[in-house]
Amino acid sequence: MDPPNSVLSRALTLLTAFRPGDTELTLAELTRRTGIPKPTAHRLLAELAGWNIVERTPNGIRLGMALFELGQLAPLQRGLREAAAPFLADLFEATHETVHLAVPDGIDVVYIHKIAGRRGPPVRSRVGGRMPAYCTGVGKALLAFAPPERLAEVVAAGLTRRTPRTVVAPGLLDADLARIRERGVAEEHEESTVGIACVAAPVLDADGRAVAAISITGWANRLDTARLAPAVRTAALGLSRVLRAHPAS
Amino acid sequence: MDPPNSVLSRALTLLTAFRPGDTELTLAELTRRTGIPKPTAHRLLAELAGWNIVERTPNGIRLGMALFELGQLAPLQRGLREAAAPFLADLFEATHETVHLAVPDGIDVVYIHKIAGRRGPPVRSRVGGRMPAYCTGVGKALLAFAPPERLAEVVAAGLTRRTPRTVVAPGLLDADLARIRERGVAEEHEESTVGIACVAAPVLDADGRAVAAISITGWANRLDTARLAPAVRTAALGLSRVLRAHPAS
DNA sequence: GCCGGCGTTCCGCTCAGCGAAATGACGAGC
DNA sequence: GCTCGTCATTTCGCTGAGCGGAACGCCGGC
Repeated sequence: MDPPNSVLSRALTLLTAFRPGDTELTLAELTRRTGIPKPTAHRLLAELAGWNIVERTPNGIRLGMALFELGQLAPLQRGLREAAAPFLADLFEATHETVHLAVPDGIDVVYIHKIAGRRGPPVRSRVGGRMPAYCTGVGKALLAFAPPERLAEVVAAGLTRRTPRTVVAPGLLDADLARIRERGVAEEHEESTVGIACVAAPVLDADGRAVAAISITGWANRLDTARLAPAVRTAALGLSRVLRAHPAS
Repeated sequence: MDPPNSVLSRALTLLTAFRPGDTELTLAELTRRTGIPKPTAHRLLAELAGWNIVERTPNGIRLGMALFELGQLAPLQRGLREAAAPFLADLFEATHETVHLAVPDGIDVVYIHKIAGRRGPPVRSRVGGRMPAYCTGVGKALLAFAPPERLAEVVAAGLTRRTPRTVVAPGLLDADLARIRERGVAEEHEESTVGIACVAAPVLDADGRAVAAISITGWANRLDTARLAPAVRTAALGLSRVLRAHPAS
């Protein structure tokens, strides 16, 4: 995280030093994590604070509002999310379960929208957060309709066992994906987290590639995946159609 | 947008040159907007692209996924949004109208969550977007429970007429805010956009300051604000209580 | 009182960053 | 066909923005 010592990469190293759990970090902690000398970090942060990219608090530094606002302008996420919002809302209303929208990125999926009610289990997913593709409903839905290189990358990166039910054999994953291609729906039963299951469907662009996926998540022992599959698939097809009409940005 | 010619401020100038409508910009367009010489912009963007802060597309540059992910780590927004999600979901389920969560920033409000169904009017608000405080439901709810300096700033910045019903007289705004303080609920009837109304309630921290506001938005001629007011207020009170228990970050 | 860690400031060296100018690639107009 | 205009990209020698070791003042714990 240090080779290129340009101003920019240092500033970005500072920003990415913030991890999901951190609310605020001290200057000293930041210099420790990044290896950037204290005066340098201090100067860079002062400039970032001037833009509200970070904010100075009585006892530390935290990521600022301007960063949040900028991030929301990312066009892919924005266009998709706005188009998807009504479909996700419908799905939530119909099922009262936690609903997700995710996009692929490398071997992971990144969540870009989530509607979580009070009824469902505490899901660890987070808007802007990542999960491996091979062991999540949205991930498998995306993999099944992605160019084959993507799957190769995922397998090459290794399938690590996260729960007793995680699929770690590439052959089994292949079979699962083939089945998903047939049905148009992916299921996941405690493959990423014990006690949680989900049903997901891919959102396809005009060329048949998966650009996103929608899922419903709930308690593994209560979620009736067979009953919910058509709902998720319908929502995904509806969103696909809207995106085809107003080409996604 | 040019005075300090540091690397950092130039990079940020480039990023902030993207406006909500832009999906992607060409290098030439960026140099035009920012006044940054082409080779310089080219170099900076190349480095930003290496971090996925921006992405290179066949014919331009767009804001990238890493920026989105980083923005989601901003702790204030994150903590609030996660705590608020179930309350907003409840509200949406109960009313089927568009639901917002917003925080104050200077004389504006910034939306940090939105659940929009299919029934409501097309609302121009956007997660990460801004609206003036004085003419929106959430804005008035926040102003009513903000330190008085905030109101002074807002008035000093000027109340511009956005629709025939916008309140532009500081005296009337004062009266409105006093009434909001009494009721604990703010209403807005076509003050920011013709045809749209909303009901909002503030989320207060332990010290009685408004840290956020929740609103329900719908068609001005159909939204029964009297009926919805208790619902919004209840949700806001519930969220306030949760935040007091798990102090907001 | 002493010590360790914190944030902040100073200041002279130096190399990262700069940008005018040149290059190549593409498409529209004639 | 050639000629522009506009685009992105590369080069390269100059220089001042950025650097960071060192020193500072402050605080809380032992």
